[in-house]
Amino acid sequence: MAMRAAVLAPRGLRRLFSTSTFIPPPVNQSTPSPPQAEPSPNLFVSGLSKRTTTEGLRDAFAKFGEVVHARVVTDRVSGYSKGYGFVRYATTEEAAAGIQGMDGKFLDGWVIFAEYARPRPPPGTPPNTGNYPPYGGSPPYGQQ
DNA sequence: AGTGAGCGC
Repeated sequence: MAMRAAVLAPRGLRRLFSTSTFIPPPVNQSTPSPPQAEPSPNLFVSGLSKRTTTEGLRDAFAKFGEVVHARVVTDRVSGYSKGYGFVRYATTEEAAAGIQGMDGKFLDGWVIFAEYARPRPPPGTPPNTGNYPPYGGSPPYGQQ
């Protein structure tokens, strides 16, 4: 009777197919590291040509909304463009229109990328120079 | 020098 072993074998494999405690792939309960920043009137534009200046950047984005501020980041010492810049619209919806209208488009022969700019640490929290408040800087840990 | 990813003073 060799069939005996064939019948008993599948019984041991049952635990592999048991429906107990199946962990479904978590979609995304929390957003620990969003690839893009949340909507804001501020835009980060990359992929700019070295020839593109603040004026050209503002002029290109002004077609989709009221640009209150535009700047092409240039190196302090060399003075040349770093190839990216920032555009600030009056409202967030205008910024969205600016992204839809300029992202992936050409500017001075280069494909540019427009997205929401990341929030920047405001001036008021200078690097720890050794001076503690009220002279500026951060107090050591454990101190209130 | 502008080689080309990125986040500004």
